[in-house]
Amino acid sequence: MTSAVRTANSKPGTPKPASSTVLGRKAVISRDDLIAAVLKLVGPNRSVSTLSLREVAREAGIAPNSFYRHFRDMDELAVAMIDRAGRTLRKIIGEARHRASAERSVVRSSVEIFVEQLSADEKYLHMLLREGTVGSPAFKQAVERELSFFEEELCADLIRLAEANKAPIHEPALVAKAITRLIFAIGGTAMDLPRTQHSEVIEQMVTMLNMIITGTQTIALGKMPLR
Amino acid sequence: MTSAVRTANSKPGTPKPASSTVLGRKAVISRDDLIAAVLKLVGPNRSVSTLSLREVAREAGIAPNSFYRHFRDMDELAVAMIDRAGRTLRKIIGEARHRASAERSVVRSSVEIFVEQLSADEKYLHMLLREGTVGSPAFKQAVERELSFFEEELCADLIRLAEANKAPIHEPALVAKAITRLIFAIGGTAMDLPRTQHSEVIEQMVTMLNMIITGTQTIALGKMPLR
DNA sequence: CAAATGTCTATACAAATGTATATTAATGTT
DNA sequence: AACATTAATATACATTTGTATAGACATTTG
Repeated sequence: MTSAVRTANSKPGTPKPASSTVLGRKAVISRDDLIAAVLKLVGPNRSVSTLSLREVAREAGIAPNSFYRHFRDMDELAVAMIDRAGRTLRKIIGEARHRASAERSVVRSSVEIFVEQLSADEKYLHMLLREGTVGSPAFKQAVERELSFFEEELCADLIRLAEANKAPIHEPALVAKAITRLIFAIGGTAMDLPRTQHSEVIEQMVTMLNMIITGTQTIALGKMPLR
Repeated sequence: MTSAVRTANSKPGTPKPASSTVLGRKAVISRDDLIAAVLKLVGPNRSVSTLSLREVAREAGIAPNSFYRHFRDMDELAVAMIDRAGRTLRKIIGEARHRASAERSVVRSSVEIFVEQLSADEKYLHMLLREGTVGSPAFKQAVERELSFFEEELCADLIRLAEANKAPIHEPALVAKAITRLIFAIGGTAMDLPRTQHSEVIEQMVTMLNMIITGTQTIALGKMPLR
């Protein structure tokens, strides 16, 4: 976790390293176009790890070799996509969490937004949810990094909520990790389900999260039922 | 979940469909040898979805075409492996759960055995934990099937424990699902960690599971602390 | 305008892949 | 012993892959 973080930049807010377009031909295609091509190709039965460089170039409408102008190889592209996917999703969920408040609980509205994104046009979630445990070390690291961002934000939220509700929780960091991993795992399999079953998935997720939260609160109160 | 279950046999206890060796040459290589070859090739940076038929044949020491005597394609091999992986792991965990009892809690000893298996020689867990969300529909279905087996066994255990302890639990099936998915998700990422961190992973898992169990018990008692 | 420079394409090639066809080898049956 | 049947191999072929090399085009700078 300490040694090899060389591929992607650590800060989550740097879209381009440096477009050194000071001279030469105007770029007719951009990194974004290649990312878009991958998003078009990735689907329920197609993972990024099985995409070939040529395939992506074909979809993007460029010559295979032009690919190298933008990425060193498919792996670098994949990492860039994870970066973007994480940013995008965190923004969406963040907004949802913000506009939650009063009526619907934060848990429920967050879960709803999340599940909604499962069938969104942008298939960012696809990569983040499914391919996190396959691929190059750099790729897995990128996914892990994004997941930890989610965890951190969630952890902060949990602490804030605990103070607001005067309902302390036990080991908030662990709670955040459990919630994140659980939701992402179930989301990864739920993507294959028809949309008609999404409401059922939401109910399941909400119930699970309520169990975890209830549990951590109960433990924090020192009142564990039995054993 | 209902329509297409054609690739693998539903019953989890049929190793071979029918070795119709009534005539001809004695098979010098078996399905098991090919499976062993895959297990040798699969590793932290190599997923079964990236293995080629020729590669497996090479590792097994046979001509590429001989592969077809045993499997229609790599996908069928992968499904067969998931089958076996599930059976193997369920047996291991089942025994561990059985011999748990008294001293160490069922939760703790099961988790310990599970994490122990992460670094076992047999790399069955590799496939079951990581590649479940990538691959062909048949493959994903096979993984999903094994996971549901785990869930069912765990669910039965939970109900039994609840009755024994007079500590009822809320929605045991959902609890089983949450636990299974959570453990598998975290296990999938923990496989990359050095073994020195495994004890830490165990502690995290146990704490998480205690939260879930405490939560479902608290809810079952109708005493949710606040909301 | 011309030179320089970066973007893109064209062509090419070796390597690897899945599979078709044909052949050889070993086993069981008669 | 002769045959039938099956397992495994050998050879081959069309595709696809990643990438090397070289040239064409456009655009900025001098």
